Amino acid sequence: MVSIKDVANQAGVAISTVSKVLNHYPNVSEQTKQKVNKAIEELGFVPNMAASMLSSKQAGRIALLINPNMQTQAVDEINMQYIAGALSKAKELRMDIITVFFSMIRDMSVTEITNYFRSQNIAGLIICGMDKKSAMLHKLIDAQAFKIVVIDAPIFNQYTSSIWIDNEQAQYDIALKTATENKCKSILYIAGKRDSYVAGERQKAIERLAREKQMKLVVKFGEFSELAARKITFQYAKKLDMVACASDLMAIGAMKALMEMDIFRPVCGFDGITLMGYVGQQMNTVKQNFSYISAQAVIELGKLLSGDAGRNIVLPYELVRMEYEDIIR
Amino acid sequence: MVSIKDVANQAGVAISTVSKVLNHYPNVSEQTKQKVNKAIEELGFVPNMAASMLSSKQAGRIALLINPNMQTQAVDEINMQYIAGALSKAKELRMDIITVFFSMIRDMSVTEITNYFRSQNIAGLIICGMDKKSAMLHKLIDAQAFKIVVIDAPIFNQYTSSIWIDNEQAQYDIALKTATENKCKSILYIAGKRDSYVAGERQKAIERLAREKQMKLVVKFGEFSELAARKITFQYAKKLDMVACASDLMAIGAMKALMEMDIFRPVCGFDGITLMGYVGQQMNTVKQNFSYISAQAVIELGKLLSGDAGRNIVLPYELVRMEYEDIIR
DNA sequence: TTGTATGCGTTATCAG
DNA sequence: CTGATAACGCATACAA
Repeated sequence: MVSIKDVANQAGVAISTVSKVLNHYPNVSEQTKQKVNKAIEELGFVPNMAASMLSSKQAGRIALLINPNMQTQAVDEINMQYIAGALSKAKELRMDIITVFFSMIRDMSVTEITNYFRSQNIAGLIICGMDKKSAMLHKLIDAQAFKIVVIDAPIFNQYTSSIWIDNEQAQYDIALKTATENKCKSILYIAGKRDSYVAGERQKAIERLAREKQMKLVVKFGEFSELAARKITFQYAKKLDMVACASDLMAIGAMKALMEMDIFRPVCGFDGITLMGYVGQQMNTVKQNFSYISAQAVIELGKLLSGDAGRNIVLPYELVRMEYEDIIR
Repeated sequence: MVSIKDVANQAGVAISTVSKVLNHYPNVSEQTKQKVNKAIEELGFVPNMAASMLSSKQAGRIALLINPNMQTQAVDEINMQYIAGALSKAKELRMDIITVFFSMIRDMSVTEITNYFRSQNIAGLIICGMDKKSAMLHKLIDAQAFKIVVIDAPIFNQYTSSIWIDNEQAQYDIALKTATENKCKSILYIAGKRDSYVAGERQKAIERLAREKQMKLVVKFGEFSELAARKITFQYAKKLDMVACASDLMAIGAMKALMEMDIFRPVCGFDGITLMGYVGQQMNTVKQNFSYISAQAVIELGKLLSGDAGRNIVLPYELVRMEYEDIIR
């Protein structure tokens, strides 16, 4: 393995000088910088991650926490986008990142988790898919032992930033759009899980809409489950004008149920997953750019790690209509 | 950070003794082992990954290479299963693993890749979704600089193992089953990409089947694309008894086309993805257990790293019929 | 069986 | 602006 020492020899300078060039220290003459970079090039030198971590205490790695079973198998798409966005942005910013699934840390205590991450030289976390119930994660955030970016939960403090879209406004917009297009007077709303932050925001929106537009509203909890949405639809949809759902998967369940009942009701979902195109009917939905979101999370975590204070970040969304022709290719 | 030194103090032994306990050296008395473990417990000590890597040169990390765009977005499911299986098995075996997407290393040379992995202390690779065309990966394997497990490609040498299912037999079985159930005399086969190893195996199978059973066979290349399969179906399906596809996604494209044409032809796919349940018709397919496969890959890589020679491993598959009721929940 | 000493490749602190 | 040199936490050959 070619080390910083070899580079120093080749360039005819001291080891510490090479290190300074590598880490973009200010006090290095342009000339030596050139020499060193030339040597690095010639030798194909790449700094050893383990050594720099051991030595510096400074730069640490980051961990991406993914919760695959949050909804169901069919939304792997969302998690893949989270992973893809975060990994490539991290590579671009030369940050070292590892992927961790919730299931791997589920039965660990906060202390165990903390020790585990410390032993892995992890300084920052990105949490995707956190719900109100996860006591361990809340404690972890409160402990402020790591810099953390939380996606889809409104939690921030000195060490923690929050990133999400305006779920309330988005749900309002898409439901209003769907209602207006179809002249609906009443809504069946299939809400998400009670312990989900985003589900709460979305539900608030539909209640505001019903109030403002004086529409009749029936709210049922679908738990983000396609099957539950299906059952709810069979039971309640007939007497109402439209079905608004807190997730695409539930929208799909609702639409399939409606097709079996052989009645038409406009349906809208939330998230913009590809699967939406497969049910045979167009549906309105809120499209989130998940890989962009996680990329932004990496950037934000970088800022936290370099000393910025935590904050709340709201990203844009898009209202779309998804159909089979859009997703096939 | 609590270090091995603290543990040594607490237990009243030397640093090296602690290290020996940690690494399960033989020559340690049961008594000191107890003392050390007690101290470790009390202090909540977890060994520092970076330090042990720097020091040992022995155990390295492993990288999981994922190719997300191999087919289309809709099969993120497969990659998620690969990731989930590998990560959790790695955690279980206390192996350190990172996830890498092809897109992040696409335009690097073999030397660059090698240096990059070396700098990250990576000793072994698991490659998911390799095709015949990827010159860089083939060179990487030939170079034998890393221990490698390749999924879905029949490549093995002293340092490289191959893992896949018997694609030839599986394709034969599922097509025969579908043909028998529906008394078909002729087949439209929509093959995969020409540069895919698995596609080649699957195509061989269908040719053998047609020969042995004296069935008429028309082979067209669908490139693993849903859209291509759709077009092929529109053009050729009418005159043939059934449509066999080299992937589920193409099977879905074919089935949707048949539904639009308003004719019935039995369709079979390959892989067993959840999406199969969404097209409204039952279809036969070959179900692969992707997370199991990647978990086995991790185990195999562990063996390679501890000196075993590379080999070819064939895992089992299952013939299933997928419908909406099976996947919803 | 246990302890001592050295080195792994960097970074960071100080002298020069 | 540049060069020695001491950490960083651990593994390991060697001495006891």
